[in-house]
Amino acid sequence: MRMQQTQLKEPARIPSDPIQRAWIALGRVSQAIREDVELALKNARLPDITWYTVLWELERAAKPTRPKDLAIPLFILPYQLSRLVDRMEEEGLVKRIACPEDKRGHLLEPTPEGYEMRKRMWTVYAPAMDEAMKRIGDAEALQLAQLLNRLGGIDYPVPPKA
Amino acid sequence: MRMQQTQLKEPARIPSDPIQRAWIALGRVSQAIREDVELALKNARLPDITWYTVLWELERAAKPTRPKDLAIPLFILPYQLSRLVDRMEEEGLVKRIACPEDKRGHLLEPTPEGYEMRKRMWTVYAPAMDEAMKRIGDAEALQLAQLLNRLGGIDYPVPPKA
DNA sequence: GAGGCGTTGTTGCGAATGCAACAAACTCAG
DNA sequence: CTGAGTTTGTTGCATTCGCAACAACGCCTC
Repeated sequence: MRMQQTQLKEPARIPSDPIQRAWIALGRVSQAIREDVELALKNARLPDITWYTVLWELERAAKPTRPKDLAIPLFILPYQLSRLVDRMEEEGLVKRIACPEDKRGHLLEPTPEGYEMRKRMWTVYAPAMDEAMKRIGDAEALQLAQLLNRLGGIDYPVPPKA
Repeated sequence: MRMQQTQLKEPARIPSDPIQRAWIALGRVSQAIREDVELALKNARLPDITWYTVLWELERAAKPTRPKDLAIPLFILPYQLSRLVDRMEEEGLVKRIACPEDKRGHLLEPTPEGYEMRKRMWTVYAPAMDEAMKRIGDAEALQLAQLLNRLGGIDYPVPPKA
């Protein structure tokens, strides 16, 4: 007698043509846009976007924050953050302060120079972003954001940048 | 007397909220999706997506191709491609052959192992891409591709992957 | 409070990266 | 032909990266 077996392995699906087109466009365009903005920052002798994001996340938190609580929203690995903070600390933009309730970790806080640097970066970052995205209007941008967030399984609205 | 001066510097625009949301979603989602697929390849002990793309581009060209003609569609810098080919050649996936009409360059061609490797990678790449993109349907994917291509200023249809 | 286990963060090391300098070949005006 | 200028591709070097190993602490059970 034949029984319906529990399907252990799905059939290996091949992406449809529209999916492939979306995949390719996503790769190419996100890279191009990102490079445009990074170049603008580099030309202004300013640090990487990552630095901005760290500073901004710390500023949003509005209180000293532990690395582990930053790594998640930043989408980066612990060891990446560790060395990132090393370099930012060397440049005097953040400082590690002792963490009272967990002696292995510490709390991260921007220095005054850190706050100022983020603001200075924004004066370059913002126009560069605007320029890089100028080919689409607000309505399209919103639609794009919604499609992307659905694709990424994000169903809460992501807070804007600054 | 006041004259209308030629506007040398545009007013530094701040991205609208929808633009910022699209920007953020683009960064986050493209990274997440890409990592999913790269992980699948890594778990299968297969090379990087970049390798796939080089092999695929060479296969599409259907004839030995010069590095400079590859670097553009691949969106990578000459020196990146140079070392990439070094490594692929070491692994026996492509070979550099002398270029008759320009002695400083050479022509790139996949080896038989190269063709086979691309095919093998596709058996992992394709399902991984499909899985990573499963949250959207074909109609949405098409819409997404169109929006992205408009954003990137690409107005020719990008050929699908394989 | 000792021992096992998960968490948090860092680091040594080999590989990869970006940048600027470079070599070699092509082009073309004079 | 000669020499200036461009194109094509590579490489030395310092920086950065990924991975796996590691130290240090917290937590929980006995």
